[in-house]
Amino acid sequence: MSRKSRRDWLRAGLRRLARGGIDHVRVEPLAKELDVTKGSFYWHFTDRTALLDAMLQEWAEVATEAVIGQAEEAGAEPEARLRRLTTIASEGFDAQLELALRDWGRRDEAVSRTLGEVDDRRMSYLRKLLRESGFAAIDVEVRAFLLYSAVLGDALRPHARGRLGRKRLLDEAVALLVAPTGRTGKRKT
Amino acid sequence: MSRKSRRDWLRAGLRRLARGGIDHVRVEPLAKELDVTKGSFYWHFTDRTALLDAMLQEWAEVATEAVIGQAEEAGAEPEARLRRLTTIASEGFDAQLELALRDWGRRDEAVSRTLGEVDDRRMSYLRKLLRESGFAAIDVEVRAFLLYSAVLGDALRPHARGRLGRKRLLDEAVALLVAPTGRTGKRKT
DNA sequence: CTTGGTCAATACGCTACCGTATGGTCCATC
DNA sequence: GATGGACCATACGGTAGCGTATTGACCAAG
Repeated sequence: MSRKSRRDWLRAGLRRLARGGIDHVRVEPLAKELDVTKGSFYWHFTDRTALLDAMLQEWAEVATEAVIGQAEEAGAEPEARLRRLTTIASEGFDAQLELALRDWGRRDEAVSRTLGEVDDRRMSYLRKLLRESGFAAIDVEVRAFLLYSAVLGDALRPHARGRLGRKRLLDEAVALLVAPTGRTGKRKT
Repeated sequence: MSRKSRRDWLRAGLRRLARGGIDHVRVEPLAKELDVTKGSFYWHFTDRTALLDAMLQEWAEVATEAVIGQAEEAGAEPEARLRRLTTIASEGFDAQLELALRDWGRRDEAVSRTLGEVDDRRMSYLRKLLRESGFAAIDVEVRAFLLYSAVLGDALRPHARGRLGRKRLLDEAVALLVAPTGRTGKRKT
């Protein structure tokens, strides 16, 4: 077929990472998928490892800003931005890729580190929004953690069934965490 | 070395799954680890697939009761049982194994199904405890989801740094979800 | 002490990849 | 229209793992 750029290989690699995990990112199958031979690959990359490194870096650069940037579009109100998170979670970012990255990170310390950095930046942003919403110090920590966990937890349970739909459940969860005052949910006691 | 039982292979397989993911559960490396040859393996199992199936089933049987059973030990009070979850999360169950299972499930529909079943049983238990604590219907759903997500989210962020420690953060999160009334955390409006 | 059952070692062929080496094609430039 | 660089195909040797077939060690029962 046509010629492939370094970027083509990269995106194909990330696709495969999301689908099958890092162990399924192999050069020959990748080549077949792109309708070229590995001759092309080894011109663009020295190594399979080089591809993996590039993939990680590529993701790290995109991942942080993607989430934060989309939240900013929701308006200036921190509450609105926080609520926007549920939409982002279901569309704006590739949950499968996130999970695959995290699984990869369990085996590769370097991956784990950059993953931690991305998490930190995202969490910092969440904390900022929560502070602006008027939560006290400890609550900011806890709610940021819970918000982030909710988004990841949602992705981790594809077979979830319940009376609430997935989207709805996530919406309610965020609502609870962002504005608990006024809807405690207790009926007795 | 000495003879290996079917169970030995199984446990070694699960260990390897937790460490390196399902793609690292291979019979020859496994044999080396157990100080035997694959001759042994192919006596106990017909196939690599047979081992994987057995591993999944083994986990499914143990996993549900393990978590619930430990919660029961905390006493009859649903609140106490709920709070006990944080301890369970950090000790009582193998978080790495859980994550590896979930990653495996992203690629294998059968795995995904049993994973979903286990999740359902655990969530049902959480919902039951939350109902007993007096939460209304929707809140039960949402809080159960958030509790479960918190435990998983904790495992997903090994590099988490914050002023609160990991254990402490999880404690606070559970506290927030189990008894939000009386500690809303808002300081202004 | 022989026999049968249980479990393991060894050897074999096969497939899927990796990485290298070498040559080929296309295209711009002179 | 020759040349050089960018890009790709092909062929090769090497490793890791799968599954099978065969043989062997050990032990209990007869």
